[in-house]
Amino acid sequence: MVDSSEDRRRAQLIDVAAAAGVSLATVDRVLHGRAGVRSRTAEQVHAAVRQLGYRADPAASRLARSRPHSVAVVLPSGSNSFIAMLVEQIAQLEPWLHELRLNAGIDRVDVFSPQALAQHLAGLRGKRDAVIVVGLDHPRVRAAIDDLCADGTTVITLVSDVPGSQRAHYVGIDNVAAGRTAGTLLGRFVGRDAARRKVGIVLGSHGLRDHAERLFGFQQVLAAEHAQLQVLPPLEGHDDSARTEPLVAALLRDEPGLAAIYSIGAGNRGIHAALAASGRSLDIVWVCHELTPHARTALLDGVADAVIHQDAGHEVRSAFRLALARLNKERLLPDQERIRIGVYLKENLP
Amino acid sequence: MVDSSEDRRRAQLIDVAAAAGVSLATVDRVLHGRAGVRSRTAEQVHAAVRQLGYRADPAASRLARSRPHSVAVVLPSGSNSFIAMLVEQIAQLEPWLHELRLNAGIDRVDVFSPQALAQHLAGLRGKRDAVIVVGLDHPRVRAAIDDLCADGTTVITLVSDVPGSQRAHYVGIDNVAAGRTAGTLLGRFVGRDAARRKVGIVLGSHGLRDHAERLFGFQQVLAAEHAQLQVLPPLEGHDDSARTEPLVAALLRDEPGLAAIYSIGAGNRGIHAALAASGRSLDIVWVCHELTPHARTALLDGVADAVIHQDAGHEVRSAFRLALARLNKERLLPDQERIRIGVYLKENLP
DNA sequence: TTGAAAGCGCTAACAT
DNA sequence: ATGTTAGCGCTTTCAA
Repeated sequence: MVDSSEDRRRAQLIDVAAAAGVSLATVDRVLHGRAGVRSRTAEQVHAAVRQLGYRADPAASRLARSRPHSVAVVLPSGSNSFIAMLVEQIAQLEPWLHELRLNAGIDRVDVFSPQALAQHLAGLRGKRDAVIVVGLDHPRVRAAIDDLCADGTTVITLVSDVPGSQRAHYVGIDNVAAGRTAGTLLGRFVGRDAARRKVGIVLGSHGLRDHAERLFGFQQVLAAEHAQLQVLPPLEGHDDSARTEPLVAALLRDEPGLAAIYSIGAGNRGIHAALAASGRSLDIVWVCHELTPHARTALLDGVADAVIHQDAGHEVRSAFRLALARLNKERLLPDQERIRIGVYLKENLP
Repeated sequence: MVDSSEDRRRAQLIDVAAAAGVSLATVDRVLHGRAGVRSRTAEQVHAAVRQLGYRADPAASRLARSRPHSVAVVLPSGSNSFIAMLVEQIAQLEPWLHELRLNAGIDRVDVFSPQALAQHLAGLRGKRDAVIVVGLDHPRVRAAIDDLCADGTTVITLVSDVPGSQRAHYVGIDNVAAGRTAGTLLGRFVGRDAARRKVGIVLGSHGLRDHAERLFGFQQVLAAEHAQLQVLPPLEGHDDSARTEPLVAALLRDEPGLAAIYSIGAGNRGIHAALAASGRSLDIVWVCHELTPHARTALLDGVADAVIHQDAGHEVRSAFRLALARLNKERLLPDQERIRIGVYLKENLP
């Protein structure tokens, strides 16, 4: 190595202090944005930090930190399998979070009430260092998030974004692209068979942003690349198997030439049941979302043909890492935080 | 909380020392397997560790460790795009590895010579704490790995395993399942079109274990579920575009009714060129492996229909985490280390 | 064979 | 407004 910077010792706090002509404590104050430092002094410190390329050693700062950071995870109440997977994953993270000096608590709030969610978020003001929340695209929720941010709380939306809000990050998939992926798979799996050309769609609600986006992407692809298929008007199953099953049963009854079903939200158990009852489960192409235990069974049985997935474990770990990076100015590996749109067939189940 | 264990302070080294009636240094010796401790004393320490459920705080031990662990990554030489992705990802990890007190060096060795690889591994004996190696399934290589393991070096195979060796972990995908996935996608994309039923296969070499496994899985699925398709004898392109292109050009010339191509290894640039030259690129279903820049272009152009992928970044991070966990007895999140078989279409490109 | 004690690079309480 | 200093929970040298 010719470049001597290769082995030059990384700058430490003490180097910054020396360069700025102040003590450790002052540097610490500046770095943590604590009050009681003349702005001119702060300037000098910042200059030294920049000049030396200083970054705190996470091992040292974690060891020295007395109180862990506290983060709230706000999840929809209800018994949705995917939410259950999130809860399960967070539980598994406990020892890891402890090592990172993070304290996580899970709150459950009614999803279908923007008001309840906004209220809950308002109650978190000043109580937590970071809030990870499954969003709901509604003005009240957006305002509540912005209040938290203004307060200095790091807010991260998970799985479902609140666009236009001040949240630091959105951790989740691009739902338009997910819908397009579903459309391509479904269209190609059905093929050019001229006899059967209708496609049914089931979603939770048009009001849910992620569902609407998936629908949009799906329709886009079908129109552009699979014009042989006719998309029927979407059915609203409210993410509930009991409500979804009769809808799909009726669909199967009324459309003897149905070629495929795309289910955008939850309630797949109901669809599975209706398909099984119809005796046509192996003839109809079915694409759904989220690799829940039920979806896995449906794939293995050949009833479902493909599952579009987002990795709940990856998402929660990523959300916590992003929170940590922001709270402690720690480094991130951007490649590690990219949430992928997973495609699962029977053959590549994890 | 009724359970008082919820907030009981985690055991620390000092607690273990007290429980075992020895000093910190002795506990440390036992935990790190250093010599100079009576076996009876060691027993007492182990008992105390078990009884208290002690685990070292990684932040503290990283901070205190004077010398970083040293790990060698042994990669095939040559200009394969996927290997280039591995190198690139390792380079990006540098600051992260530094924080974890890991020192990584990359060695390049000729892949097609088991002897060279075995020799290189032999030269690493006693020099590194861990070795991450893209394997080659050969007795000499296996023996070299076993020697390293016997020496106390942590060996991890990456991307291509050496089964039967003593390596601590294999980080990579299940290639039989990957081949099955390719088979299912290809078969369903081709559909039941009776006019075109032949499928061409290109692999690097029958001697490469991962290629052979993919081929096996692919043929399994085609035979079982797509009997309408006739699989032609595999062509050996030696993972080289220049050698692959004429083979595929000849295939296209000789088989006017070719329905699809499955390329198992590298050399996709050659296949792309041959397909483009034939003017049939949009009619022929093409499934390949590894989302390299070329494969991405091919997907976007509609020439490739699906890419089966393994995430190089995920794999190298995982390999380092596994090494670290073993060297420092650190905790793992098993879900995080599961390498998935990725499926990419034009629509869900990352 | 064992123990005492000095760090590692930060944070934060306590002084000034 | 700024500085001094005692830890944090380990590792590792040096002494006994």
